[in-house]
Amino acid sequence: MTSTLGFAILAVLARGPRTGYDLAAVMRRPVSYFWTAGHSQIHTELQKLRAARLIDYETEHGPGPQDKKIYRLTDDGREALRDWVTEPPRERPERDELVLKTYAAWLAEPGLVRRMFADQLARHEERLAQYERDAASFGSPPAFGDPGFGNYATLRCGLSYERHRADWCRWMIAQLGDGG
Amino acid sequence: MTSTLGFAILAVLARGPRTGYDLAAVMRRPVSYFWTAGHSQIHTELQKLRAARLIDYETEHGPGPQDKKIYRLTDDGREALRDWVTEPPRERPERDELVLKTYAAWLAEPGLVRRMFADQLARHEERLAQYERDAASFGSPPAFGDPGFGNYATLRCGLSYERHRADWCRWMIAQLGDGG
DNA sequence: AATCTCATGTAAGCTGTTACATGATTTA
DNA sequence: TAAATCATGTAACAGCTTACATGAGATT
Repeated sequence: MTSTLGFAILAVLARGPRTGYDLAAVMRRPVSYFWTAGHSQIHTELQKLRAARLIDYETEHGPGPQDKKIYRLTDDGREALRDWVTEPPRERPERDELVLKTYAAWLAEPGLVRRMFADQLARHEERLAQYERDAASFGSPPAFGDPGFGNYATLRCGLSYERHRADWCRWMIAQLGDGG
Repeated sequence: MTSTLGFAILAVLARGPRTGYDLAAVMRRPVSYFWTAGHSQIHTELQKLRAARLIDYETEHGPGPQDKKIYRLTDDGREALRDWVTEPPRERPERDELVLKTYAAWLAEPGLVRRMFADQLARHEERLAQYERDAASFGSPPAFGDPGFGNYATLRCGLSYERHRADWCRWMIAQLGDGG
């Protein structure tokens, strides 16, 4: 059974062939704003995907000790990806350390809690600014059927998420007053 | 080093002593709306927390083959929890299968994608309704310093999150039109 | 000469899920 | 008497992170 990571890789390869190194570079920052993977994870998964005949590769020489492998989707891979896309996602429980800390925040000094939230807020505002720059680089929204639709729709989710997060941080900071 | 799960358990025990079974019942549905754990995870973690002297227990007899153990925070445990609360959360990458699917949705039939999102929307609306009932059960917002503040603040986050999610689902459905 | 980028992989460890295993007391 | 609840644990596996390991070619 192909893992979600496997489908994440297939989703990237569906847009064009890449080396493992290249995939790792792309997936270091979240693909679709909500999925990351490290290079070691990717190389082992590529071997599994190949064993399942969902991808294949061509070799080119250099640089480095091993040959360079350029991976691409097989027809089976494309079909598997298309089928997976519309299957309901298996819901794994949300885990959020900041919210958990908030649950126990009543034990701590308000000033320290406020500082932590101010810090988090800054991060969210930074990401939001980045996402807004990303959004500005889209002219008109891409149509469904265009790969760009995926980028656009996931960016929208990222924007909405960061706004929700930033709003909540601001609310928390307001609750904590200006003492401390 | 105590894991986040460990602190999640400490956060629950900070509100009163409990058995492992009892903890498992509480943590089956997300504590703070954003942290769950299964009973097998909890029992092994309780042993680690005890070895680190962050909790201790009293035994009572029955029911079952082993004695019942009632766990509670030690002073060290309370201190460790208080310190942890205001440390910046280590950011683990967001992973969201639905958003990843969206990234590859351009390959699939719009009608099937729309059905999936309608399904997800229904789940979010259900949770939202539940959270709103939870919110109604609070009279006036608890003050910081009261354990109830943790419940209230995390519920606020849950509400905001579900609204963001539901909004995005609705936007996606609108993008997909009403064709089949 | 040193460092950075490209390029591949393996291994150890931690976290979390699912399944296995036992058994007394209470309720239907 | 059958099933649900209370109560404890272990084991196997899957997924992710971090560290280990190598080395050519290009740049500074």
